[in-house]
Amino acid sequence: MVTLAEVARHAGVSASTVSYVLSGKRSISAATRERVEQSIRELGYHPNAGARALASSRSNIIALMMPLRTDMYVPVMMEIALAVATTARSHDHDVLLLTGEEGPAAVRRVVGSGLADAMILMDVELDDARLPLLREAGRPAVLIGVPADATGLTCVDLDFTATGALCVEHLAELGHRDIAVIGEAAAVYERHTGFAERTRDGLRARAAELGVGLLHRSCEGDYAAMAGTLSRILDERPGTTGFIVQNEAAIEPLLSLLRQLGKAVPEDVSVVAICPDQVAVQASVRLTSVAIPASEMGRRAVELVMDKARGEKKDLLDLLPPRLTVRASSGPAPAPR
Amino acid sequence: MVTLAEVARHAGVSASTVSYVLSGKRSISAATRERVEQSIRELGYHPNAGARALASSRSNIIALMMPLRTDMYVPVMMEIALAVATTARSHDHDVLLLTGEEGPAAVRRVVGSGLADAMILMDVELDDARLPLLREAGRPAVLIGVPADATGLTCVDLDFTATGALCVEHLAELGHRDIAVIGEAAAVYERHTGFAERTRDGLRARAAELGVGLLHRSCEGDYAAMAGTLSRILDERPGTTGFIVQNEAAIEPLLSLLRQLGKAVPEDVSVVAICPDQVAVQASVRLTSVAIPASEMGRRAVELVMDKARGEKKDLLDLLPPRLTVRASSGPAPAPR
DNA sequence: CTATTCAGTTGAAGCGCTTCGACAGGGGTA
DNA sequence: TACCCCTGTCGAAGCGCTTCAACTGAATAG
Repeated sequence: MVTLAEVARHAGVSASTVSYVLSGKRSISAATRERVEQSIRELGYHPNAGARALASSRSNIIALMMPLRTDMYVPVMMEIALAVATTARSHDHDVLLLTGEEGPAAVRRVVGSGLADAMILMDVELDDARLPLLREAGRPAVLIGVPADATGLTCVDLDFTATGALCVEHLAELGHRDIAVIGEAAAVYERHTGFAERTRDGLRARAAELGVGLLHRSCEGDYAAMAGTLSRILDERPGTTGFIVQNEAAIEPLLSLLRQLGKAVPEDVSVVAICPDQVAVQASVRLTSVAIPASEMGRRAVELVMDKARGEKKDLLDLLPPRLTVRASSGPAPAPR
Repeated sequence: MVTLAEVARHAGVSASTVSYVLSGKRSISAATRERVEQSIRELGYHPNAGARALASSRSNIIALMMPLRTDMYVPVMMEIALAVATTARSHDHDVLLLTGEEGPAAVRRVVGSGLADAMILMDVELDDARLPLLREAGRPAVLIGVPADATGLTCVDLDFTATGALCVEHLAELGHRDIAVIGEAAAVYERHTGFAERTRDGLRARAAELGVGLLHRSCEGDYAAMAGTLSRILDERPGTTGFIVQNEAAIEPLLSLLRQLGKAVPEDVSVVAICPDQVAVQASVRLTSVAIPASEMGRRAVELVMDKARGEKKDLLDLLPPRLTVRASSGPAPAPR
């Protein structure tokens, strides 16, 4: 392996000069810089990551903690992870992939060993066990998702409360008076995942304000579960004409079942989904939807965490406003019989 | 930050003794070990990753190169990544997440800087630009997927050729004489992704051997594309009674379209999928399928790469044998009219 | 013409760990 | 009893980089 010392010798300068050329922390004459850069290229030099980390006590690595579970939002998680990785690279950082498996201990380990300079946590629960550790660690950190108590922490997320409200508004404006919500699997609510509860709150609050009926049901992602949930909803509220779906896996089953029941979309019932645009476009009916801006969230998380690493300390809540795109699955409510 | 020297002082031993307690590379008396471990716990010591990497020239990090594209197999990729991360942890390693974006340069960078001790590459193409670099780098590496020329490299993958053959066999045994294959999106074949081509080869070879008709069509994952592809298939081969699907996104659209055409599954047509078991079980018809053992692949990749890092040099091709699970979507071919 | 400044460069001191060679002392062997 | 070996421990030499203080010479100010 080529070392900095060899580059220095090759270029006829001292090691520190090479280091300053690399870091740009001191002014270097154009001639010297050129010579050093030439040597670096010729020798194929790459600075040794460990030595660099030891000397500077910065690793240029961001840790990304992903959920271990895969019971929801797999494409969203993936898109966020890829966005985090590419954005991190554009800041000359790499990404360390941690899973939820290790739990809070992972935070301690990564912080204690100086493996990563900063952390991004996904799948944050309302009362997340990792948060106390994170606060006391004093490392730059950003959460994707919003816990119950976000003081001292920076969070990025879609504004799910507003998202819920927006979905209800859209259907209400179209004249729908009875709306059913197909939510995430029950387990998601049981572990108090922030986004799921916030969406539900937003839905309920707006529905109450607008005086429309709202039935919220959790639902597993398989066809059979969707069939059961749907028939129970229609038993309880036969006049339901609007559906809001926040469960990617349930979308196709729902559309398929509605078709079988002879309910045309959007003539008889309207469907609004909360999902990535790609999913909405690829569904068997092009879905009116509120997009989950996964890439944007990943990108923002990295930008924010880099800002914090640079010392700009702003503990803020970065809630992305929801955008609803009208496609082919929503229309005016049918005239009441 | 607590350092090893502080632990040594606290325990009343030398720094090297602490180091040997940690690494187990020299014998240490039970009493001393106990005392040192006690000090480590009391002080909350974590070895500094950079210093360790510098001194030992091993980073205890495995780099995982993921595809940047998300036009296929997102859940599979995710599952592999999570399996890699958790298995790596059980070997006391961490995972660095790289995207395809940087391309071959990423290999050079990671190897050159000593950031990672080993690499795992996903989404390997038949003639992958990263492979020459990998070979000359001389780092332990494992590919998930099989390139055209695998000499000097270790690969893990499902045996897709056998998978194709197995699907055809199953349908042929049930009496189907005309089989259509719904493949991945055209782009996947255009960039010569190994698994897609191998599957096609396996399908064709076995079909020829068994004397059954086989029509292979690439297909995008959306409903409209699937509708077009299906109608073209049925135009060309109206007698088609067996479908093999290797495109997760196309599964539900296909089932939904068959339903609309009044073709009952499995009475009129049989469907065999190549997909993770979870997808097969959650579909609107429980699908007969060949599983893509994503977790197993991720796990194996890590085990193999760790073996290589330990010096056991075996350049092998670890092809997992396909397993076909019969579920509710395949049955005897209907009697010819 | 000397004093001051400043851009450009350097030497040296670590950063916290691993690992090698050395050594003390307690067994076993001859 | 003298020798060797083995176990357990230690001191010291780096690993390759960053960064600080210090120095040089040229440019500027007084």
